[in-house]
Amino acid sequence: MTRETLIDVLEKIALLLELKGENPFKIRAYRTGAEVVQSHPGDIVGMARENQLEGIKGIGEALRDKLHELAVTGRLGFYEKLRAEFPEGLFALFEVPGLGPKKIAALHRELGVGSLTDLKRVCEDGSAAALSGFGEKTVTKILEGIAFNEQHAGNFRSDEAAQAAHEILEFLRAIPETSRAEVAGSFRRGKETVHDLDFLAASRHPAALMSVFTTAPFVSQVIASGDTKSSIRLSNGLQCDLRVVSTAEFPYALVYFTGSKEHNIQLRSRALRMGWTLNEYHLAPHGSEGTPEPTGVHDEKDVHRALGLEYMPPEIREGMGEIEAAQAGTLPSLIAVENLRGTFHNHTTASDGHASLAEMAEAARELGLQYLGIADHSKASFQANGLDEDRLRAQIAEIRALNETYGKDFRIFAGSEVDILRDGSLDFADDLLAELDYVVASVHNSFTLPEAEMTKRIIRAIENPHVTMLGHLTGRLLLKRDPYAVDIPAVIEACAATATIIELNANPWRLDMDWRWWRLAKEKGVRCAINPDAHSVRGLEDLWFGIRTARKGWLTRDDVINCLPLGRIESVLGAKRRR
DNA sequence: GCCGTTTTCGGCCCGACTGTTTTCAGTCG
Repeated sequence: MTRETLIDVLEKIALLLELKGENPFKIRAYRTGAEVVQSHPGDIVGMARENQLEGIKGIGEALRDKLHELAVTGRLGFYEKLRAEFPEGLFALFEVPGLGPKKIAALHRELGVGSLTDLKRVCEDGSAAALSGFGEKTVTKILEGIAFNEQHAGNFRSDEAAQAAHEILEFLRAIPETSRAEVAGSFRRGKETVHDLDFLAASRHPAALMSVFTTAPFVSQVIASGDTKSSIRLSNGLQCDLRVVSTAEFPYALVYFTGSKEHNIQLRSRALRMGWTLNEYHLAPHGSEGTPEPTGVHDEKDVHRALGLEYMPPEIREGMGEIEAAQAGTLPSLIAVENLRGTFHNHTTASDGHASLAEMAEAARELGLQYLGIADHSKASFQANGLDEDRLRAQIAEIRALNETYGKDFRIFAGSEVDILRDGSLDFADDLLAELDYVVASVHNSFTLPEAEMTKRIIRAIENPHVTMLGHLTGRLLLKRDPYAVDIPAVIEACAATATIIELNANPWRLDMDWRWWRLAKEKGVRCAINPDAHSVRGLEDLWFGIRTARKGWLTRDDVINCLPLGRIESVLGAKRRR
């Protein structure tokens, strides 16, 4: 039993209760319960098993009993009974944008829709449009939603893949026949989404290694199985490939399977110009007049060096100028997680977070950070329990008081994630913003504005001298919601002109601003703040995804303000106001 | 189903947007 299973069951119960038209507050209780399980810092599965969940806010008697039953027996009678009332395929319909419980229930009740295939059929044959509450536009929207999902089918966010990647890597390394093992592919390059996981191992007994891999407990399906290459599927659908090579081949294979394709093509043509041919096994003389094979190649650094290049970290291997820079010796020294001294944009129970101010601060200290920025939602974000002026002022006072209890080695900064309203004005007046240590401005509504209007709206917010940084620039939710239309270069330009910092939102659903834009931002002199947008103690760990994304954007510690220590960060936060 | 300095019942998240309606229902944040 895993934490993920507990969360999944609670969320599915919520969906099923919605289909039944249950009391919305009961449904919300299950959702809240799922969030609490998700964000609880302790061993929640063990606690459920031992029936020690009493006292956790949001988990009452009913959920406590259900989680206990689930953790002990691996099953839940209540859930199984509920599930038997609807076809399994209905769950997939909730993933279609624009479809909610009421419409799904109507489709099921009136037309017997029980799967995506059924849904598509009734949309195309006109029967859906004839239902009460449905029309041509609804059907069009549903079909567009299905197409969106199909386009992203088989893709996973990096956080969905991360746990499997680490577990399987540990598993491979623990096999006695394994001499080396790494995860390669787009996951290693730190891409925001991945299609599969590529593992590479070195072994003198590849067949033995393969047989252990294909019969491992995490395998739900074996797709292909050979002596040096196998593919399996995990229960969540993620495909994992394992290649086994010799120890001598390992560095070349790791370069090859890490990619990207564009990077490899450039690397191979460079090798050709130097008299070699490069593939996943070796760097060999090309033709009869080729250069002799290099010796002493034990890892990727050696391969790069043999090609006359500085070492290129996996994140920048996208064929976007890294080879030229590696040749010229001008590669940036990429930021590392150890460089972080603090972080901004985090939530507490004052708005929609799950941990108190003091708990978040304690967690930040345990991570070794010197400061933590709190930026709860503003009042326009009703759904997130946004703070009004009075509550924000009370929170500022609470933060100032809490700071009195810390030594010189830790501090909480009082901020706000203030909503950028439809017209580009802010949800709080300037005099209140002036009381804060910093301000994150974010868009949370009216996503469908035309690009020009959205760009104007955001730039107007940026021009406010109290707006320290711009939150999640495009509002995207990876594989779920497209970014809204906005002219990113124009926003970067405006940030440069006004000394506004751009957030790299490290939440793995967002990773926004996208890594592809950071080199432009850096060139314009715009600085970055890596923010986890944490809604719980555990959420602070998302900083790891932000670091990977920053590295993909070629950022160094000098480009990211939260690498500055306490004592130097304050002047950066106040710089724009002083201009 | 959860919660409690309005405390064991009766509240609990409000508003924008869209599309289907002609005054509202559903979805989303």
